[in-house]
Amino acid sequence: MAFTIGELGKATGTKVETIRYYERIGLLAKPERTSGNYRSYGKAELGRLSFIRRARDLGFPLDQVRALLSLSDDRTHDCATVDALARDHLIEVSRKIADLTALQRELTALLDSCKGGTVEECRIIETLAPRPV
Amino acid sequence: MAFTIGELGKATGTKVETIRYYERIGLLAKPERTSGNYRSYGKAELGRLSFIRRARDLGFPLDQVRALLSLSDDRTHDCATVDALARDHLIEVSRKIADLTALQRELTALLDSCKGGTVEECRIIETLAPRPV
DNA sequence: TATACACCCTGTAGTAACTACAGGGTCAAG
DNA sequence: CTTGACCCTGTAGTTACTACAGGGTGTATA
Repeated sequence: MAFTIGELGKATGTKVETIRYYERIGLLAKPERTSGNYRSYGKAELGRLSFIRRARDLGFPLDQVRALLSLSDDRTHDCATVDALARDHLIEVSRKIADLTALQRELTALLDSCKGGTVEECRIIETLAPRPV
Repeated sequence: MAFTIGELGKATGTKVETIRYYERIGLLAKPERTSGNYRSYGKAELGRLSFIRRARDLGFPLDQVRALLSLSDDRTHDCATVDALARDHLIEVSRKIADLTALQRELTALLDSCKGGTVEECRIIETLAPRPV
């Protein structure tokens, strides 16, 4: 029923330091302490931390996670705000994919141009330096 | 022939603070100074900074940029090291694209499941929280 | 009972790659 | 001679952790 910080970490795939960090920045409430001053967690904290980790895995930055958490606390709130957050995030992710794909193409072209030899003849270096002085 | 830091920044699309930062970490050499203690740059520095920016645009981290720079200085060096750096970076980029694409799929599914209404019925929040306590 | 060992505590500093001040100095134009 | 744009140094902030240092706690074993 009660976990130590290490057990909570194992259960959620979170490092102990990360949990303490989340507490420090107010993402997790300060938990109860044992007589020996150990943090003691229950099921509620397990749920909350799972939520945070899942949102992080989906790439939401911490401030958006914070927003999602406070939205999820108000069960009667309109769902549209949540939807908008997720939608913005999706746009962001799609933009990153497009950027990286362009990069991938450029790097592939760069590598294709390399026929070995010395740096002097190297097209990669040449491409990077517009005017090899 | 001689640029101020601001002119160099404009010419390479780099912020003044970033140039000073590159100097601080030793990526750019300490430049000459004018009588009024202003940094003074020439064509060589312009080339070097352009190289750095181009490599950064291609997503190379600074330590790899540093490696590329020192490789490009030794014109007789074997090109294979450069090739390997670029190849590793391409693998890295491809991995990121795969990760983000998986994420995109998950987010799209999440958004598709949202039919509006209140947070209580919201599938997005539900999906994030495995057990809504 | 002693002691080894895994785990916990706080607090601080480090990571990448900048960015943003604060509090000043320099230079060209009007 | 003053205004304004630019430059200087040095420090601290950003994101999301991660890694100590220097200690305390709890349990299993000799």
